[in-house]
Amino acid sequence: MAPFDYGPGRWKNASTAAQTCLSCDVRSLTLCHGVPDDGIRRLQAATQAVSLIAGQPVVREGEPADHIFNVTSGTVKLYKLMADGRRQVTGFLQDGSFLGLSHANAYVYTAEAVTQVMLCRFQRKALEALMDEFPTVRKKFLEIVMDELAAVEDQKLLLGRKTALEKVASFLIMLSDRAVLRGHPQHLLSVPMGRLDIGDYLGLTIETVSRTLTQIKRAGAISIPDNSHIRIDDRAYLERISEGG
Amino acid sequence: MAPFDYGPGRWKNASTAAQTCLSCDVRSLTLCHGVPDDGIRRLQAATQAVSLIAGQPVVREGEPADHIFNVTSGTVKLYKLMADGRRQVTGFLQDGSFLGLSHANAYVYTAEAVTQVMLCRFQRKALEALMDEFPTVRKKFLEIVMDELAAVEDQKLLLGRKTALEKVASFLIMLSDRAVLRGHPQHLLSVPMGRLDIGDYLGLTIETVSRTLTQIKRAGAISIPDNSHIRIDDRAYLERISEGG
DNA sequence: CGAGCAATTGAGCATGGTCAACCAGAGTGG
DNA sequence: CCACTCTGGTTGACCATGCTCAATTGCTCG
Repeated sequence: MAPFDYGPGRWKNASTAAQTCLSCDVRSLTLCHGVPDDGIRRLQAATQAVSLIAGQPVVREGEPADHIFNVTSGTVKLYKLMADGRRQVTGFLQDGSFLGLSHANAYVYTAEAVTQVMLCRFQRKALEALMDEFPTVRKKFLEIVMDELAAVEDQKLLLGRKTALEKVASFLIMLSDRAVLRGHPQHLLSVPMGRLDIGDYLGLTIETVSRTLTQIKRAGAISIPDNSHIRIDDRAYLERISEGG
Repeated sequence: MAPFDYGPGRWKNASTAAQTCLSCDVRSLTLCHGVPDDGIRRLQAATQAVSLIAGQPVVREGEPADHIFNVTSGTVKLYKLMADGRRQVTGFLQDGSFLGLSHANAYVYTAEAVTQVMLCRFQRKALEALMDEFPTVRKKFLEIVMDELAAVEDQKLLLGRKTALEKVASFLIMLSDRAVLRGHPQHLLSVPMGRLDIGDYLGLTIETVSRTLTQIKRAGAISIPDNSHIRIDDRAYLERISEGG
């Protein structure tokens, strides 16, 4: 898959729901490692492929949490709203991430497509049945959720204690790490989300994000070819300031 | 158990490790619901009771995560440090909460006793073996971790988007909700942690916490009999401002 | 009664927010 | 084809929330 290609052309090869779900991460994530074909087939019967364009909601906070999603491609943002409109973006998900994992009966955040997005939608009951039948599936989920819980500690530190400069630098490092994880180049970042989303993720305003990016640019650590791409020219510098150096 | 009694007298009845672990939450949390006595016995062989006085560390960030703890009584704080000493307290745990749950090999936070604390210390390997043998244990853990992950979303909103006043009000409401959960009165709060810990939990300074508390006191919503107790006189007011009303 | 520590209060300041103007690129219609 | 508009981003001036530094209070424990 070519990097930075979130356009509509991406979907030419996606055809029927059944086909898509076979290629989704049920298998590739080793989620179903050791599950016999029979179990997979039953899960697939309770699974649909969902394709959304940018801006469309996946789930809404407070809705009954009847489905669990796996992002197959594209970027999804999660957020919570306050009554007066203040917003906290609590995460950006890319391919391989699950959303809607919950023990409670309602979703705790709204999820919305940032780019065109492809998702696998599992019926929660079916997934739970699969977990009951094949313990290795639940084991995998526990690992996933624990990893997420560990990652969240860093985000709390960022939100509670870092300066605007440190926040933005940390964000860029995170994007870079994720790009590497996906086999993309470390220094040329796709930034599909807008400045508003970035601000609401970092607990900053749009203006501060913009100012801070130009500050980092002027320091020579990044260049900004266009609004949705950032090139990292001095990663060490970003790493240093991201941890308060 | 009487509320607000975190003093040394609390421990007169705690004697040997074996006895304590029998009474710890392995059973009462229905963690081991359906596990035969044999399994329980094996887990207990890999379990110790730990008693700590205020200020002592439970685990340190970065240490190999060989143990998982269950808080039996007292309050534990979790925190992360930055190189220059800035600190984010990421949580306060009370009885029933687990700490050290991790899929990674190292603890992601430092845990420290806020009051005198009693813990059950499980060997992680033993607990994992138990989970492998009795799937209901893993199921319970998955539920616990998912609930925690849901709760964390609110904390991110608090840290990223709430004002000092809203943060402190939210904190008081949280303490109140926890008190109720433990069967304590809703309006008389035990506040075992100091202002510094509260500040580092809310992403504020000690001075702002203090000022904000007196502000709320002057508004007539709370009274502060002493530094470690707060009486809520107008819960509705606190709830209103905690969500930005 | 005095030492030590945590919390409170005050005065001034800085980081980041607010409000407003400006700019650049994409899409639309005359 | 070019002006017009719409949207998202940047920049600037000013302001406010919460931080820093410092003095003071109050409690606990010798």
